Amino acid sequence: MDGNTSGEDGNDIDWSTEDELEIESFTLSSSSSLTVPGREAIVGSGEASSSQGPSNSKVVDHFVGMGFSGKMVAKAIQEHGEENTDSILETLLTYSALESSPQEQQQVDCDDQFSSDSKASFPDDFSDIDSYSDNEDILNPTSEKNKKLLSLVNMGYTVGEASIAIERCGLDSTVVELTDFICAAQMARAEDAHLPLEEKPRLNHAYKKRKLLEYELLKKKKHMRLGNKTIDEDDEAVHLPNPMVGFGIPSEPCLKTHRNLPEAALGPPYFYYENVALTPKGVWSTISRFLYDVQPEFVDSKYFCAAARKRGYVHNLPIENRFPLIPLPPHTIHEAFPLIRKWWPSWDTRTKLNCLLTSIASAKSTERIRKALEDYDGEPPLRVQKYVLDECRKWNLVWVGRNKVAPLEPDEVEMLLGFPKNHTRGISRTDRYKSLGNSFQIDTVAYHLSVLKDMFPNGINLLSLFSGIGGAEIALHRLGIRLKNVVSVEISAVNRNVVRSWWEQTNQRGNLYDLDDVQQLNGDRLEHYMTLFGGFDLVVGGSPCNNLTGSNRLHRDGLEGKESSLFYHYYRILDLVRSIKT
DNA sequence: AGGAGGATGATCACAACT
DNA sequence: AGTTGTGATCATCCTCCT
Repeated sequence: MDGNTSGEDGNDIDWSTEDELEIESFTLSSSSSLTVPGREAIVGSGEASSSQGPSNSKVVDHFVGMGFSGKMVAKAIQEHGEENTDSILETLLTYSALESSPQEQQQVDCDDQFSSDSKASFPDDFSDIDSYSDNEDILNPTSEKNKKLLSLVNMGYTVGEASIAIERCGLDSTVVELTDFICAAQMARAEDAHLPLEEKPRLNHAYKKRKLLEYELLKKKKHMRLGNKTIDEDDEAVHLPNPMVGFGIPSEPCLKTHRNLPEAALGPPYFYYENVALTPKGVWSTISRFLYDVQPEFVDSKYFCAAARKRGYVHNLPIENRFPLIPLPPHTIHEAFPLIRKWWPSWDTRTKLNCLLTSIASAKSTERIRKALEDYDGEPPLRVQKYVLDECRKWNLVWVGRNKVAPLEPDEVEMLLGFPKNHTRGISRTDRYKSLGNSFQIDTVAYHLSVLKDMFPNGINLLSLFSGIGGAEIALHRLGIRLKNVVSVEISAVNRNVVRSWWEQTNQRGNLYDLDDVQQLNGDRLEHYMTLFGGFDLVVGGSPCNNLTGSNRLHRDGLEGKESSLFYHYYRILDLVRSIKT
């Protein structure tokens, strides 16, 4: 309500200040100078560095372009000869590892960038950058780290990029994960490079990038625990609505009937992006900024079914004349599971389940609950009630016998989420919980997508990224919207099989193309599909939330986390689809 | 090899309180 | 205005077992 006008002014307070420009240049220069000694050669643009090369040899240019200093390249070529590029590379990597003293290098960077500012009071150890402590790793050119570096460089990335990626993603990450990380960073940079050329009526890319970097820096600051003074709160924190009903729910459809979308966001093609609502700070404002500044619609699926599911949806769909799927699903626990009423104690006042997660309670924890309860004949003391209720809420337990609680069965989860019964049958129990926990709530998504039915009476062409077990496809199918052509991208073969099997069971007449990796979906392939059937009408995607959710104890790294950074591929692909004319 | 089971806090917003 | 408490959360990693 109050957000649609005031949110804008709140945003553009300080992003053009010198602080931010410094932040930007800090991040960029540190990223390219971490492992490259000849700093002055690469601080400038790529053209500048290559023009400084000592010779006009192609090989020299090639390596200088990667970020090595001309002097080093010349020396390496002298050692190995121009044709032996692999050895040259190996040598260059070794040189840069040996010569650079990362601690000092960073010190210099920090001093450079922050000295004239009040923020110079920040300590000089940016702790998440300086994990260079394993000296063997650096000194040994055949170490795991250098092997990864080498393969990344061979793929065409600069040493600086590769090195940062390994730092940030960890040495254990696969090359695919590393390239993914680099790709996201490259996109942010590429946007700036293209800015003056493209006069598209779009958002300001440099602005977006700065915001992204600012968000990263904020995370670092938080890590450092400065103690005396709390960091300035960012005014741009996305405010979650209470009640969380988005632009309206079936029972209260008239809360809001119209919204003004930014011009750059107008469809077609339409897009629909989903992720968890409760993320670390700054994530949703970043997502929104990338997706054409569209305000997210935060909805809790407890208004659609018997389980909560707080999610944010960024989409450019109309919001008038939505309608829900019929029949309406059960809205309370008792409606959903009539048989458990018999065992449900009066002091358990839950009417809705909490969010359905990807794993379930252990048998031991339900056993502990049984033990705690069986000492009492009637109502247990408040202390015990609280313990039991806390556990039940935490693990979504339901009463299945006297003093006995149990987690939901997979088919019960399917029902709550709006999937056909036994949709995921045939895969392992663990996988069923995992896939279901990661998927859409069908009734919620269908309500939002329902406006497409009248707009596309002959059906739609759908691009579904991070499809999972096909939530979007099923929502559209249940709405009676024909699926003409579906390009579905999902990394998990198990999930792809679930979708393929559903596709066949429901006698779909259209075509399903399933791909496994969003990172391989490039402009050429997209263009191929789009010319094949004339463009996409809708691009749906719910990118991984692994690094955003509070359930993740170990790697809640925000949008730059290993999996969650795949969001940038949603943006990349969506932007491609919107720019390719068919 | 692969599945099942179990143990493992942290972050954030909001409410309630001093 | 600052502090404390409370509730909620599309998870990961290790070990054991078949």
